[in-house]
Amino acid sequence: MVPVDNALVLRLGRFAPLSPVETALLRNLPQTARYHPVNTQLCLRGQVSPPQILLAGWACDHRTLSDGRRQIIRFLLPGDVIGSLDHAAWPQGSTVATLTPAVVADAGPLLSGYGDSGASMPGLVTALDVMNRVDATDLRNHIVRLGRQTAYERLVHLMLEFHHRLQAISMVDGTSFALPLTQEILADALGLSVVHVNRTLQQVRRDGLLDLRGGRVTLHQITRMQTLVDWAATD
Amino acid sequence: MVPVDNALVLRLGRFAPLSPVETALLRNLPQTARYHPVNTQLCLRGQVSPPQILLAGWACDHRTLSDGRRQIIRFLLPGDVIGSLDHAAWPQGSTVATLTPAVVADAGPLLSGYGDSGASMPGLVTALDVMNRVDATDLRNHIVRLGRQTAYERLVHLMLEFHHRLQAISMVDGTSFALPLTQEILADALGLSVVHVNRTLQQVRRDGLLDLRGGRVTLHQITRMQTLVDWAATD
DNA sequence: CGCTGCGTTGAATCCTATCAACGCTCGTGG
DNA sequence: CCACGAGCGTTGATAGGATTCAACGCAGCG
Repeated sequence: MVPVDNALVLRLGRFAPLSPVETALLRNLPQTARYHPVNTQLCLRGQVSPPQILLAGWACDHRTLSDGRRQIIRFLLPGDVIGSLDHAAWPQGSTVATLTPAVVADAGPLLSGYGDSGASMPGLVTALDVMNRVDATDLRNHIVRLGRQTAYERLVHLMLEFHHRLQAISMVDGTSFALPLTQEILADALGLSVVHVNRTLQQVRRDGLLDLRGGRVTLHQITRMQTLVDWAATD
Repeated sequence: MVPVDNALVLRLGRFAPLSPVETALLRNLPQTARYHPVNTQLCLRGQVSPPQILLAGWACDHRTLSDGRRQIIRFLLPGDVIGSLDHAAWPQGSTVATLTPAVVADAGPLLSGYGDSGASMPGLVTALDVMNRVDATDLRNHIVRLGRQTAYERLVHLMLEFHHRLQAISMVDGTSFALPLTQEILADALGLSVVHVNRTLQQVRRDGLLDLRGGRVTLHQITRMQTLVDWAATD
């Protein structure tokens, strides 16, 4: 069985070669791991908080308007940074909450890599920089989804993103993966109503593109999905 | 007259105190400045490119789908970084083009601040980190706009963002500022059609919230605008 | 057994897009 | 100097995608 802490090693390893010392540092992170139940606030917008890493489970960065409308800004998967990862003593820009039971570790040790200007841990430093870029790219993709794609396209595009991100951390089994999200959560991410997510989901199923039921997604025609939504992964 | 290169000094200065050496470094950036006409590509998604800073003019990070639909992901104002600002030799995640004639400088000198782990230029290093966070927050706000706000709210919210960002670089005159954007550009940013932007604009004018005409915006009821769209600035 | 969370369905409504056309301003060329 | 075209803003009519409201089924659970 793959140890749960490996998501971060897997992700970062794809961005830059990591020395044994660096890998060891990452493997030691779980020593500070803490468990959190569903619906736990991990980070609050406007508050200064220490850097953390999600080691297991799903979480999301979201925002709720005063009248109740909610928008999920980004899904956090194992290996993702919670909030911002730097030394600046500045308020966080995001509010993060768990969507499933989750394991979170202190990311402080990662910052130690910057101690001597990255000379001792060059791989880790560049890997973190690249991870930042890639994460920002996901945010941009989300903007395009919400701004210019139809409900149908948004759904398909999001499933491709999940597939792509989960694959990087070995959480994809062939062409299918676990998706522990309710339709309401998907709606809040896609900027749609629950009812419409439900109907769109049925149509996608009917079209044979993919299947989503019982907490598991299976992609049947990845290539067709990709051309349909103008998929363009950079990494 | 305020020299054009000061936008960056003004922005960064709000995030951390800058030493005379650091300020001087920023003031010297224009030495490498280059002029670009409207509609120039400054940076291309998927390509490795050197770090640059926008010193004057407007630009945008955008993406065009294969069928022509276009989404503006982020507007770049004087003092903003074009693409990503780090040492990683990794493809850019964004495509940036000028919306007006623009002046751009090489941002390489900024990275030199990291040379000795930020010991010599601590203010610059943290200021850049904070700027990163703030920029990411703007991206998140855009997601909320597109996902959960109506056309009316999106327009008002965007105008508040412009006001806020321009104020930080002294480009606001009291309650009004120059906005060199066509309605089509606004539409591509707000995820709307040009026609609907036009109509929404008229309604906002009729309601007396703000005025936008002839390349200039005047906000008449900022407080009411803010409560209306659930405005929540962090910085 | 009744309750709660989640998925599903139907009908009516509304917001926004699309299509098409017109006016205006400005710069260019005859 | 005026005609012409391009770019931008504006308007009307129509269509369509997504929301809202309401209700029902079903599984898990105390």
